[in-house]
Amino acid sequence: MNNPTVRKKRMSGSKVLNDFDLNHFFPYRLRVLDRAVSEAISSVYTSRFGLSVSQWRTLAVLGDGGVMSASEIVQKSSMDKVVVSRAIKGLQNRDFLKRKTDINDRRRVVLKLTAKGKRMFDNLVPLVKQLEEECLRGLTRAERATLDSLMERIRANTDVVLQ
Amino acid sequence: MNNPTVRKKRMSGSKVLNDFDLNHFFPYRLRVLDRAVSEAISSVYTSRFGLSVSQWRTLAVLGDGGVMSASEIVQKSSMDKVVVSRAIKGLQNRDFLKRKTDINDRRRVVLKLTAKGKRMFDNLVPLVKQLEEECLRGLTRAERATLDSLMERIRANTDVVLQ
DNA sequence: TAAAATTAGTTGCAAATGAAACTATGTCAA
DNA sequence: TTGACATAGTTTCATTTGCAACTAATTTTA
Repeated sequence: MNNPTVRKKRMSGSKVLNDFDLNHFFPYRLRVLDRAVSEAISSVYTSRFGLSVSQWRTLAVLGDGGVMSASEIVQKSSMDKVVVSRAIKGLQNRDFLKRKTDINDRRRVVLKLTAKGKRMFDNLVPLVKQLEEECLRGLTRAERATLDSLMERIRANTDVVLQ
Repeated sequence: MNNPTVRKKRMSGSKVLNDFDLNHFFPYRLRVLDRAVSEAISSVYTSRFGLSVSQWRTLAVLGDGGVMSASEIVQKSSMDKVVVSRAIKGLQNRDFLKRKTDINDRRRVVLKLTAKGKRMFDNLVPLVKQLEEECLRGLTRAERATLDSLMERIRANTDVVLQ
């Protein structure tokens, strides 16, 4: 990836130049990959079914008959609560889910996919998994496991960076 | 990562459920990691130097003594030309770069860091590389190379997915 | 060479985002 | 109890984003 030490280039004279190449900078490469994969996958539910990324994710978390509140979706999806709130509103407008105020805690709103929402989910899952597979095509099972583990180790490191 | 075949869960009765877990869905994991790393790195130039991500990248591409047009920056950074145009405007407002219309092709505007811009670049590069290193901490040289290669293979696959 | 097509870069606009403030409800401590 | 704090979720607002349309300059074509 990149040499830990800060490399410098010494010029013919005395000036020292920082040797920085954006294309070998991990955070940049990661974002480029994320954009590419995200674009490849989201095309299905965006153009063919008119769902936003956050709506798809909300649908995915509610999955099969899952009954949960908005804040549980926030927790499971790592999305912002505003984003989740609006995704729910959008899904409700299209009758993909129904809301019911929790009787025991009237601040909570419990969510559940409707039959229509479940059908959308059932249609979408195989398509989305197919595209995921196309992104990972050519990677062996072992390579996928390695990637998974490397990514998780880096993610854990970021917890430390951010105190 | 995820089994290529679409797995289904057979329930006690006869219903078949899609077995979908967002947390083991590669595009989702990738976005979570990107957010985490991006947050960890951008904190330096955002909060300490008031640069946006696109401004930092523009600075990084221009680097030491680089002289190029906006469209070359677009090409080297994979950013949208609108984003680059606005990043340039912001950097120019703070006297980090100067623009000069190309005499041979007066549509082109040639860009170059000022002394002040170069100082910012020189300050930033070691800090940013340090944070990159913290994200990758614990990964051996070989593991970094593996990660790099796996990421590039996936990125190349997305070209195919998008035709 | 005049019209058409291309290229560089900017601006307008509409959608997505998320921090902060807000409403409503619930819990805890004195 | 009741006043202070906590939690669930929504709304407001300011910022970021990027497509599309634009201006300006250049190149190609007929």
